[in-house]
Amino acid sequence: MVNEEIRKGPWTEQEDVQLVFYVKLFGDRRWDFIAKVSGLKRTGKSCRLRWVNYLHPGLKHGKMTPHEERLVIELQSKWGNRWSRIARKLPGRTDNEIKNYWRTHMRKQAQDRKRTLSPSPSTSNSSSFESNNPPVDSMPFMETQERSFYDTGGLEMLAPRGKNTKQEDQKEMEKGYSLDDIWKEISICEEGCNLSSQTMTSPIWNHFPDMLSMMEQEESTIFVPNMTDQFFAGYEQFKSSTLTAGL
DNA sequence: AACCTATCCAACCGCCTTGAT
DNA sequence: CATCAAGGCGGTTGGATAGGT
Repeated sequence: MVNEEIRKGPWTEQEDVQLVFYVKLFGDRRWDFIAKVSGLKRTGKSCRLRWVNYLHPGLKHGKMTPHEERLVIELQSKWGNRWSRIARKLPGRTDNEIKNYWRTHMRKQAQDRKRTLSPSPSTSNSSSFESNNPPVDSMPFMETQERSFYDTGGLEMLAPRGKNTKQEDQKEMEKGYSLDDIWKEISICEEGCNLSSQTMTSPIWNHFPDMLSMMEQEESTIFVPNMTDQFFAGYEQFKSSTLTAGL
């Protein structure tokens, strides 16, 4: 393999936009492929991580609600550090986020509690929660499927799943130019590119049935849709318009 | 105002699992 | 069945920032 310089470190806004575009185009499964065709000098792994932890449209950003905090505590005591599993029970939260939260908040609290209470080795650190709260599995908003919420429907995603986190996007507006804006840009691009707005659940192959076989043949001679230029034109246009509008 | 410490969180690393060949 | 590549996951790190002295 030709090991061209692989970019590391923080993602730029343009990289984000690029990644979102290509994930929307190809689904969120073939990360190595996306890394290649997008022209991002990132590994597939890195792309996936960025998508899953930051760019996914269903993500909540911001403080955990008390309810979520309680869940994290309860589930952690129940399952241990199975962060991805715990994350599936908190729609809009990622394993990374929960993991970070646990580390900073809960361990400290646990330590404090240990210090203040006399240590009693037979009691678990979560007994109070378990006695005061209903079992996690009976929580009303629980996801029942074990599929992670941030699956967006790559080629393998056959049935559309209900998105229940859309309402969270409003919060993003407070943060200036952010994920939500990126998603708007995608929509703009789609209009310009005649892509359906449901590309995420109905992959690009519906619109370009020949593309898949084309790609199978030409994975080495990477197919890069020239709509990227158009996309970035729309992106720049949108960005300047939102900035002048005082967003 | 300057420095120090604590906290937050994005990103990377390495191991394990899974699926394709 | 064995091998390999890619994806998934948990642990860890390091930079940015907020808060305290």
